[in-house]
Amino acid sequence: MSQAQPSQTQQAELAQLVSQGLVTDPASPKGRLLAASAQLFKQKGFAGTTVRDIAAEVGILSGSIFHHFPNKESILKAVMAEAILTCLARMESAVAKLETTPARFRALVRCELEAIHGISGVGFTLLTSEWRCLSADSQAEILKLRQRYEGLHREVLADAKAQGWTQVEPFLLRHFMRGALAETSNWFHLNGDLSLEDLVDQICLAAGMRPS
Amino acid sequence: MSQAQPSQTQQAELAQLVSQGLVTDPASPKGRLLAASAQLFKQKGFAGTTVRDIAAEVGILSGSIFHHFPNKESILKAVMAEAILTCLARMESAVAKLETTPARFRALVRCELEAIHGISGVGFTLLTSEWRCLSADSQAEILKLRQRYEGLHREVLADAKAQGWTQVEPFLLRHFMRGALAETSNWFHLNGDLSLEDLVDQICLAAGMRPS
Amino acid sequence: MSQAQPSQTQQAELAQLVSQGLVTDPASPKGRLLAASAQLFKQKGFAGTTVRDIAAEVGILSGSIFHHFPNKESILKAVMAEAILTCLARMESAVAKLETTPARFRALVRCELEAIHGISGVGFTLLTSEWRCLSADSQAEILKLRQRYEGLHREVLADAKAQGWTQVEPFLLRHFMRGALAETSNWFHLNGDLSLEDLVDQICLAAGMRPS
Amino acid sequence: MSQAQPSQTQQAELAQLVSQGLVTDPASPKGRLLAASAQLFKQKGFAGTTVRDIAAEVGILSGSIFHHFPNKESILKAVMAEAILTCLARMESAVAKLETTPARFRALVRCELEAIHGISGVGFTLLTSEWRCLSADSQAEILKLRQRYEGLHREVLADAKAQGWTQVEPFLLRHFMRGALAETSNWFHLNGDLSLEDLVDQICLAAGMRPS
DNA sequence: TATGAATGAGGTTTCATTCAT
DNA sequence: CATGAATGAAACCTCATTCAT
Repeated sequence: MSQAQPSQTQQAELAQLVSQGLVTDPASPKGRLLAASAQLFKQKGFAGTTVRDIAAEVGILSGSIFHHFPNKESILKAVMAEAILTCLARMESAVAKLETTPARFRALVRCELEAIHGISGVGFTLLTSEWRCLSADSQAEILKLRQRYEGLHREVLADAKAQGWTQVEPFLLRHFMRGALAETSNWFHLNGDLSLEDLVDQICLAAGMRPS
Repeated sequence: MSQAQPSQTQQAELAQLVSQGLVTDPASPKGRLLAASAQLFKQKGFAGTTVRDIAAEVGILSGSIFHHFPNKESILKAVMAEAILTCLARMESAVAKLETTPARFRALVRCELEAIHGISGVGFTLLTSEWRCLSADSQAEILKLRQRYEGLHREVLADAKAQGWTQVEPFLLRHFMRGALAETSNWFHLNGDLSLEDLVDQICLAAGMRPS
Repeated sequence: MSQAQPSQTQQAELAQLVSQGLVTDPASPKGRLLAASAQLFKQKGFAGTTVRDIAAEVGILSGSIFHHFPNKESILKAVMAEAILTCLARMESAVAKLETTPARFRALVRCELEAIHGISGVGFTLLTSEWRCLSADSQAEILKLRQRYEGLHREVLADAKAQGWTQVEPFLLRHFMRGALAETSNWFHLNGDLSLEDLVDQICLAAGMRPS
Repeated sequence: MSQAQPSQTQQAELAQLVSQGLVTDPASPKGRLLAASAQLFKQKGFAGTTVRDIAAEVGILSGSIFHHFPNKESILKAVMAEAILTCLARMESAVAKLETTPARFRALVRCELEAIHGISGVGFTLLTSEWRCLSADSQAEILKLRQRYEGLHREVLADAKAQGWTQVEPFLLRHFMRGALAETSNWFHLNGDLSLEDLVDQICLAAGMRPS
């Protein structure tokens, strides 16, 4: 279960998010609880994970969890929210630094893959796999964050279409990409034969979006 | 929840599978149980569906379920197995009838989308979404069926690469496609603005595999 | 599970009981059901044996059992009643043939051990081990049979005391003997190193009741 | 259901076992659970006792039982283990204090009868009556304890034979005694006409082991 | 803040029994 | 007589949650 180490840049970004109160300090009790929960939810599913499992993982007793979260579902919501916020911050800063559409596309793909594969938090995959475990209210809350995130993708894909990089409608292409990227969590492994960098290249290639 | 009506051809194919004992007659008690279970598992997840829910849906009492299946998990396994077998039969017959690689590719995409969107059974999406709810033994059993199914895809994609339709490695391309197709269950709706036929076209377009 | 074969005499006695309607013909469907039930009740206990177990053993389906018996408990009652009646008949005929008290005592011990160890029916042990599984009404019914049976023992033991074979009160001695004999079902095996005849001798020896 | 009060000596011995961690403090929640379970198992049998029965007896809800024991069977196992350990401790201390074989024999009989009749715990009878309700693994565990216990008996009986108190083989005599003693639970009652002390005398008399 | 015993609703599963065929 | 699908009550057990300490 070796997680790729976040780079210095990423740590700095994370520290900033923490200081803004958007993300919980991963060293705090609450932060360790979130990390452990995300890990377990990914392995066994939300419904398949008990609060006792989580408590055991973090070294406390199950009752103590409810000092940090009002109920189990709120843990999932927090994991999801932080996963989006972390990823979003990185995507926005990446897009801001780049100019060409293919480069931006590539950066977005990279950020999303990094999020999916657990660089700075493993919670991103849960957004799709455990979506239905959220109550309607929580879904609405998270959806707002997701929309900011999806908006960024759409903008870049719209540019791509306008500039002739693809013929597929942005909203369709985004759906295809989302599915293809999410699925990587089922077969791609960091530290495997294929590097993350290579994977990003192949995805850009398959999408017809290759930097000249 | 209006399901698209299976065409006459599809009904004939299904009847054949039933007569071969590969698939349960959907009119039989067991068949209705499977259909109801698949529906509920898709809506609320395997863990989120109780056997009482299933029994209520099919109009029997919860205890009666266990005349047909030894336990809840075996229902999921049966749903998955039948979903694969049904789809596989249709894919094999489609590929056998067609000659060119793009036409075959298109046929496979169409079959898989039909399976995902519940034409002749709703169970196909569960293969990914509820995979981890299967015990290790059941996973191994289903995996054997899945491999026959994935093999067919790989063959066609290998032809596509050899014939210059794509530059992406077949196994990668298949992963991307699987993800993109599976994700359609979250946003595409039969009877919506976009027809299934159009969706197939757009996917072929995005994959660079367009029949001349 | 080789059962000792009943001797010719025993078979004749059994046939007589059958013809009197006191015992079910072991070759009849009902008789095979009783034999199978007794076997299973002994192995797994009454509560631990399901009617499906019994049906499977006898090669029918569970529902069919209720053509022969109104409910599960009535099977146990029948097994017990027949076990007592069979044993009682043999004891009475043995006592009638013998004159001296030690010989009679020995015959009773022998009959009881034969009953316990499944010569002509395995049901005898159930009388103690599964007694509490009987409803109050059934217990009362069986108790009447048991009393005839216990009466025979007490008579002989009373003679033994009167004739100076033992100093222990008949009712106490009978309790001790019953326990010791019942316990043999947990350790003594026909066809083992110790023969049944030897076992009878040792018990008479331990009870101080040795024929000169 | 009036239980004989344990004497001061017995209470001291029990306290020692508790402090050694071999036996659960009968005043603790777990201890009360064990006592109630033993009582009910004896009355209605293991299979005939529900966890709700036990919970009701001790004044908690059924779910709460599973904080103390992982499942119902483990309660039975614990009851049995503690019954053996308690009895064993008393037997060992009694044998250590006495010198002659008949005196030792008498002490063992007394200890076993006290255990059977619920002085300091009612669980002893369950060892035989509910033995088969234990899983194979649990049986093996308990068997180890039982062997220490039976070993003590065999030693004393071997001395008895060597010293001419009896002609019966120790292993046979022990089987007879075990059965006779166990059976007392079906007919002998503390506070009845016959005192426990008298019962012990009669048993020694019947076994030919009477102190001069 | 942490503990751990207790809650209580609800889960899956078992099983004796019924009854139309 | 036998079948086998269905019943329905009740079994064991799980688990998120509470709360006195």
